[in-house]
Amino acid sequence: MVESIASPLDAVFHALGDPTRRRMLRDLAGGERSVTELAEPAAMSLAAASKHIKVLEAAGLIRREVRWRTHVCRLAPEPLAAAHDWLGFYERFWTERLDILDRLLREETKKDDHPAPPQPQGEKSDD
Amino acid sequence: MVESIASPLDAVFHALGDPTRRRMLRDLAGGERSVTELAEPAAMSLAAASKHIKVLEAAGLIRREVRWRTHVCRLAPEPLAAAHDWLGFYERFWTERLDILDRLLREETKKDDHPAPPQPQGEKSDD
DNA sequence: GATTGATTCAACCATGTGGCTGAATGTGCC
DNA sequence: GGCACATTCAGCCACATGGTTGAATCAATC
Repeated sequence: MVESIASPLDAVFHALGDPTRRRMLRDLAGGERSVTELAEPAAMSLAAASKHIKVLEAAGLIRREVRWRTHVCRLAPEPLAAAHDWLGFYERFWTERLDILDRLLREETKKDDHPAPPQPQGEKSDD
Repeated sequence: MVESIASPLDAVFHALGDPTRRRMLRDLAGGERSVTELAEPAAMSLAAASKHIKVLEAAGLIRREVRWRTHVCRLAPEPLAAAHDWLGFYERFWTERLDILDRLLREETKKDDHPAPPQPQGEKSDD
């Protein structure tokens, strides 16, 4: 009860830690899906899939709309943005490494006695 | 046995799902840390902290160098970059929403015929 | 060889997770 | 009312996780 001060990132990263749930998110990236449609490729009981969906829902990663008999789920990307931001804090660490590599390459190039090509450097990795 | 084809993202996201481990990564962003140093703010036994560190290590998020008696850990950002990239796939979904919001605000503005007040919108909780 | 110090190992325990099956729920249609 | 359908609920089980404590390891120093 006092534990409920847990960060929302706990739930988000935990939800993302399961391949079935990540696959469901990918599916939802293609548009709305019913529970049955999400469960179908998962080779597991509907009840098990339903649990996964509830985990995603609890993490705020999907929203559910009950249309007649079927529950239609759609992506709720905000928590993904939060997780993305959290990871972004560390971006400098991997770009730093690339910078070091880049510098090494430049020195190689300089040794070869011709100018280094212009390097765009703020480029987000982007896919 | 056949299950060992699990994605490395499983381990990475699972490792990130625990606040203690995320705090450790933050600490490591400040430079190398010994196991004791990483354990110290955690209010738990050294053995428990050691387990967390092994989880991070198994996910490839930290590297360990044994210097005399102390094990010195440092950040290994590559898996974070992979996770960041994975999340980046969904970036269009949250930017899309912002675009829609932006369009709505513009239309509001046009209707009101005076500029919309600046909206503070992204209060990050941080973690 | 014994000591110190940092860390891990080995039980052990409580709780959480992920799967199953079978029953229950809710909601239109016949 | 009863049926069909989509989904969840309630148990149950195996195993993973996260914590504990106490013993073990390993390397330099006294």
